[in-house]
Formats: sequence, structure tokens, C-alpha cells
Amino acid sequence: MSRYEPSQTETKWQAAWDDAGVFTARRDPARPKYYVLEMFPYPSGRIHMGHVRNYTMGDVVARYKMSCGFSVLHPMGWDAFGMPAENAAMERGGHPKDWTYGNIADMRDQMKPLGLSIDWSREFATCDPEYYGQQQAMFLDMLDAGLVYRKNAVVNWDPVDMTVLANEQVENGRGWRSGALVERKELTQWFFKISDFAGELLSALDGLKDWPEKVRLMQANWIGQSRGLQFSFDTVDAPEGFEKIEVYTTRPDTLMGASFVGISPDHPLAKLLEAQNPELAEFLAECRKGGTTEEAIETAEKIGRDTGLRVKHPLDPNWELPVWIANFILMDYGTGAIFGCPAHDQRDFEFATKYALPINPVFVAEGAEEEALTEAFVPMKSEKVRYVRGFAGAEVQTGEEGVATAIAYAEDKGFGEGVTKYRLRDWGLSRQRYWGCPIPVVHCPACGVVPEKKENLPVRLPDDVTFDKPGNPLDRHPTWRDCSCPKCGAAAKRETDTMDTFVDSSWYYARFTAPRATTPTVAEDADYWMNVDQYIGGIEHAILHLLYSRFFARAMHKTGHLPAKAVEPFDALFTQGMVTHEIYKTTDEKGRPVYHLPEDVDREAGTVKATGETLEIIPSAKMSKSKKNVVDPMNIIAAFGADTARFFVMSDSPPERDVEWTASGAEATSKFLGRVWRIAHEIAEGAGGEGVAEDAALMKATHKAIDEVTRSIDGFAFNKAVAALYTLTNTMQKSGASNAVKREAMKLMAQLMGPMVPHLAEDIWAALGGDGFVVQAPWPKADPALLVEDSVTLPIQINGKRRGEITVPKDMPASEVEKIVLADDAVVKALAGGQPKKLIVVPGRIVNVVI
RNA sequence: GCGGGCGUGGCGGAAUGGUAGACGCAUGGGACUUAAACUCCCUGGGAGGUAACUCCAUGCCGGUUCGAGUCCGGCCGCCCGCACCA
Repeated sequence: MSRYEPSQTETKWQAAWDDAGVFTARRDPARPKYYVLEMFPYPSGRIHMGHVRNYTMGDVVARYKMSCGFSVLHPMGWDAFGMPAENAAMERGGHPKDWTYGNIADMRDQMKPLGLSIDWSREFATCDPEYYGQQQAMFLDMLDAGLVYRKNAVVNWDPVDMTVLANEQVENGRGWRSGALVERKELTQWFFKISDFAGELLSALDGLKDWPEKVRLMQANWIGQSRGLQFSFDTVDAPEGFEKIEVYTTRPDTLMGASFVGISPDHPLAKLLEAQNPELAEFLAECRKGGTTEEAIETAEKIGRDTGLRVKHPLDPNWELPVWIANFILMDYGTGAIFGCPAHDQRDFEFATKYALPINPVFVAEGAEEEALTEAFVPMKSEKVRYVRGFAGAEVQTGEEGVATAIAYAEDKGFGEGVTKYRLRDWGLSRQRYWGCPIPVVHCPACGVVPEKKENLPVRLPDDVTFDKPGNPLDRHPTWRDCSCPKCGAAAKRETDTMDTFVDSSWYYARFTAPRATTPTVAEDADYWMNVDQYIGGIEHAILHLLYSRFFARAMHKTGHLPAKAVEPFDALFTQGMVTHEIYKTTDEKGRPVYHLPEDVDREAGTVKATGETLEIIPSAKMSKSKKNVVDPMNIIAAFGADTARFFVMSDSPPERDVEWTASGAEATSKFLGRVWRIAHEIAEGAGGEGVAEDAALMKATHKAIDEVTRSIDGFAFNKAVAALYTLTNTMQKSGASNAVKREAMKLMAQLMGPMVPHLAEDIWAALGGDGFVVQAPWPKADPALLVEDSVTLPIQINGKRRGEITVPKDMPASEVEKIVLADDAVVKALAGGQPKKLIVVPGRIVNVVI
């Protein structure tokens, strides 16, 4: 008998599916629809194992749902704008467009051999003018609806290259190319008003029942709702316009522990003082060093300066507090000003200690006495404490009660107001870069900022640009900027900022429902296909991409581009883990690390093949090119076929966890698939025994597998589905069942394997005389009668330790079980004539005798 | 620094609060073969014991429970995110 030949079989079935148009999505009102979407890839040029895993998971779901009778939409596209294309143009010359479309062609060629059930007729790239032009149209609608505005915001500024840097281009506070110390600089930029939706984006999380709890938690914390007090300190002899400093606090109950007022380096008052005071100006310049990330700001050394200004305490006009500028206070959060209570905030405590500011406890633990603190006392808000410097409410109350009574007190006395605030900031979408969607507005000397006319869309990126110097090529293009004002017709200048690529990925799921339409969406298509029933992607997108998409769907609904039901675009979310691999490292003579590709090392000997150097083997880490711990899926497909690659990434690791790629694992998978093929062909050639009991046993095992595989796919536990298929294969191989029953069992198994190894499954299905494509055959149903077991084995525990077992009829009453247990040798021996203290019988599960 | 998650044999992992280690890999032994490859069978956490069996074991420490890998508290380590990487 011949062997299984994936290279021939796989191309054969892919061509057959194509010819039959099996994966073309059709709006079919007669059938329920199912929209499965994996996060679309960035066209880096090569697919990696993470892609294979991501798209195989989606494919398993898509094919399974197809078999279950759904009209399935399973599209693919490219998140094609972004920095790497510009970097490539800078490093190697060429145009970002050519680089990007070339990469897309390469990656498509690599993905097609995987045999994914994708409707390629819907493919698009976000850098297609047909796509970004529709995005510009929606931007104008959103501008019109008041969802977009301009304000100042800080960027990473490289003072040598005179250019804006992305956060990832800042390394240890320095620009990656120039090495210059990065500064924070303000620019006028475009923003989406996502903060208007903060409350709704938060409360709607409760409705996302099929999202991972951890993602909902992360988003909730990111939105960061807080209840607090907003009030003003009256200043003493302050500059005009700063008679008051407005602060926001979530702990108004600690007001009597205030020892200073802190303002952000970006606070208007700080800017005013900067102009008058060279010493403060120097300090503020110091504060502005470093990148803009919250991480950089939070981990930087906490520094401050006394402005010399004083404010009056709202509860005691004779009590004056100093006003400090502190680098850890964010202008974007609250009012950009706080009062510091060192006794009950660790950061304030460290600040106060450093600058010798007073530390006065407001409350102490219930039953404790006031004493000098060596660190901030920060009990849970739900814990009861005794207020020694309280001003509202009972002496002993919880922090929560303290906050509530303090707000009520402030409102009653009229010096403050209880407010709800969010940590979520508006979404800055301006990028000072070329390779993105142009923001379709015009700056007119007479009319100001004017939206481009819709009939002039798309505002296309010019092709004649160079990347020989840093900065935005649109900015220095000789003619592209020049235009006439859409309103008055006078000479005007185009906006040269482009959009954040998160905008592109915030609505692509909607575009897939009508990818060629001349409007952003088409009502009937959006209505039929939305929402995405199952969205699959990496956990690294838990916050930004998913939150922006949730906002954008709402904004699209407000501007008439999506139905109301689609404001939460993703019904179910699954976040998959990474594909990892060991890292092979040696060190060069200068002590620098040198990494080696898996194929260049002898894993057994622990050496580099070429040189014989001893390797340091670093356990599983995310595959990355720089660490060279990458396995190219194309090599695996060439060696073993796509089914092996697909089955391997579904095996072993639960999908939400990282999976370790091992060469031996891939080989074992390939052997297994070969074994299944062989068994199938033996059956096709008439193999089989004639035992009646074996027939029944095999059908029972097969239906158990149907049940397990079905439940596993439904529950995204593909590794368990794989395990069930291994078990069934072992049973089938050993079974002495008749050929007819074996044939039936193997056909059912081909159906169960189909979503994971579609080519092999089609081949087996055809060999055993199945009708049509296995992918279109109705999904088998487990016969409940074949799933029940008549008897059950119960372990007997004595004091929680397993000491024996009994086998009893499944539905034996507990009282009967007790009798058998008490007569059991191990139990009799342990009791030594005495009585058990307690006898626990968990029906069908376990028995525990407590002595 | 802040937010979230994870941690089980040599390895990947399984286990509605109920027999820890399903299924697989690697290892060791055997069959087939002139030999090898392929394939098939057996073995398979650690320690002790001829054996029946006993003890230890789910990152560490403590708690709840008849019973904890699972729940709670505290630590340690790793991973993801932190708003201009995508």
C-alpha cells in the first residue's frame, strides 16, 4: 500500500474547494449566519507559527460551523499601514507601497497552502485607496457629529533629528537613530472623543458574556472610573487668573492630612511661572526629559520644586499649604493638580520624606493609637479605621464611608462637588508620518480648519516621496500640500498628519461585510453579517485595539454606518497564546550575545553545528527574529504538509496558553496522520473482524469521541479534541469490529478531524465513499444512548486519602453504596471495629470515610 | 511603578472542590528485519520494599474544607499591556 503524500493531496483538495466555491460567503436569509474573524495580520513579509495557530483556530471554528449548517463568513485582509514600511524605505530605499504590496503577495502565497476556508474574494488591504477613502468619509461624518476635535498633546521629540518618535523608537530615553535625549513636546493634534463614551464602554462590558473575564477586567481598569471630590484651593498672592487651583481627589476624607498641593509640569500655572522664573524653567526642562509613556513617567525618579506660592486650606483659612510642581502628576488625569496626603499615599509619602514636608495621619487602624509612620498607611477602602483628623462622619468608619461623608460635607458647605471621573483619555489619532490614511482636512488662512468635500475623496497619498531624511515626507513635498479651500476657494494647505493605524483596524470587520462598496458599509450586508460571532486574536490587543473598535462601532452607529445591534461588534472573543521556542545563544569574544537558528544547532549535543561551540539554551520564549528562535511554517509545510502544521498547533497546549514548538512534536504529528491514513485505507480495502461485541464497543467509542470533539470545539479546547481523536484512533486500530462498522466509524472520524486536518479528512472521506465534500457533510450527532455507562468505579478515601475502590451500578442509592463501603476490606481494617465519624458519598464520584 | 495573567513528571499538557499526571513526546526494553528505516507491543513522577504496599509530590509559606492543582491570604518567578509597535 502506498503512503500518505501531503504535497499532492493538499493541492488537489485546495483546487477542488476553489472550483466548487465552497468558501464563498453568501447572504442567505434562509440560513443562520456565522461570522468568524481572526485579527488580520500586519504584512511583514513572512508568516510565522503564531499566524498558523491563529488562523487554524479560526478555520476550525469556520469549518465546524459550516458543517453545522451556518452560512459562514470567514474573510482575510491586511493591516497594511504603519511604520515598518517607512523604515524599510529608509533602510533599503524603495517605496513603502511597493514594499507593502510585495509583502502582501508573499504572505498570501504562504497562507494559501494552509488550506484555510477563507473567502479570498473579500480580501483588502487598509492601504488600498478604496478602503482609506471610505475611512476618510467616516472621519468627516464623525467630525460633523462632534466626535473629533483638535487640542494640544505631547509627543516624543528628537531634538537632533527634529522629528516625532514613536514610543518604541525611544530606547532608555534616547532616540533610536540619533541617540539624542528625547524631550516631551506639545503639538496640536486630532482627537476622537472616546472619553464621552467612557461610562458606556464600561457598563457595556457586563453584556460581553463571551469575552474572557480578564479582558473585561483589564478594560474596566483601563477606563478607570472613580468617584471623588473636585474643589478649589484659594491661592495667596498668585498671578492673575490663578486665584484658584482646582484639584480632584478620590480621598477627600484625608483632606486634613494634606501637606502640599502638587501641580503637573504641564499645568497652565507651571507654564506661566516658567516664563517668569529661570530656575523653575530649568526644573521644568528637566521634567520634560524622557519619553511620554506612562511607564517612563511612573518609574522616573520623583522630583519636585516649591513654587513659592501658597494656598489656603478649605477647612481652615489660617492654614497655608505650599504649591509644588511634581513630575509624577499627569495633566491628562483629573485637573492636573492634586493635594498630597503623605500619610495615606505611598508616592506622596516618599515625596514628603524627600522634601521634608509634614506627614500627618488622618486615620489609624481601628483600636490603634496615632504614631509616627515609616511608610504610608493604606488599608483597603472597605476596612474600618478610626479617624483622628476626620471632619465628617463617624470617628470609626470605613474609608468608603469616609469618602462619601466628606463629599456630602463639601457639597453642603459649598466648597466642592462630588464628581465621577475616568482615567480613559481621548484617542489621539494624528501621526506625523507618511504611510497612513491622510486626515482629509484643509487649513485655510481665512476659514481655518475646513473639511475636504466628500466628492474629492479619497485624499490620496502622493507616490513621489523620498525617505532620505527624517520627518514626514508629506510635510516637505513640493506640491501635495497645495490645494484650494473647499469653502472659499482661496489657496490653502492640506493637513499633513495621517491617522493612527488603530483607526484602520477599528472598522475592518465591518468593511468585510461589503468590501467593494462605494460607501463605508451597506446596510443590508452589515445587518445580515454583523456582529462578528467569534473574534480570535492575541491577548496583547486586550485593551487598545478592542477598546478602540468598541468605540468606533458606536461612532459608526451615530453617523449611520452601522446598525444599533453592532455597537458591540464582537459577540465572542478568544485570546490565544503565543508560539514559543527555545533560544540558542552563544557569546562572542566581546561578551555580546549571538543567537542561532534551530536548524543550525545540534540540540542533543548542545552545540552549534558549524563551530562546535557550546550553547546556552534559554527555555521557551516568544518567537522573535532578533532572538532567531523562529520556525518558518513554510519549512514545516514543505517537510510534512499543512495538515501536520495545523494539527500540531492545535495539539497539547490549550489555545489560550503559549505553545512550545518542538521539532520532535511536529514529526510525531506527521506520523500520527500517516497512521490514520493507513488505517483508513486498510478499511477501504476490506479490513475488519466479525465480533458483534466489538461492533458495539467501537460504535460506543466513536460516539464518545463525537461527544468529546464537539464539546471541545464548542469550548475552544482544541487540544482536548486532539486527545479524543488519538484515543479513538488507538481504539479503532485494535478493534476487531466488522468492516461495515469500521467503515462507519472511520467516516465519522474523518468528519471529526475535518476542521483540523481538512485535506486528510477529504481524502479519507472520498476513499470510504463519502458523498460530496466532508466539509459540507452535516456534523455528526452523538447518540446519547451510546454515551451512558451502566456501572461506575468509585474511589474510597479514608480521611481524604485513596485507599481502595468499588464498582457499583451507576444509579445505586447512597444508602446501598454505604453498606458496600463499610464492608470493604480496607475500611474494615481502618475502622478496627470502631464507627466512622462521618461517611460522605458523592453519587457517581467518590466516597470518603472519616475516622 | 501601575493593571492583568500564568506556574502540575525529563518535556507539552489533563483533571464540574472528589482516584493528580488523560492524550502525546522523549527514554528504556522487546518483536519484525541479514541490517537499518518504517511499523507494532510493553514500560514510564520520586524514594523505600522480593512483593502486597507505604511515604513524598501540582513554584514557596499559611488558611478554609470530610477532601485543595482547583477556593482565600502573603511571598517568589515568568509573561502580556501601559495610550505613537502592530
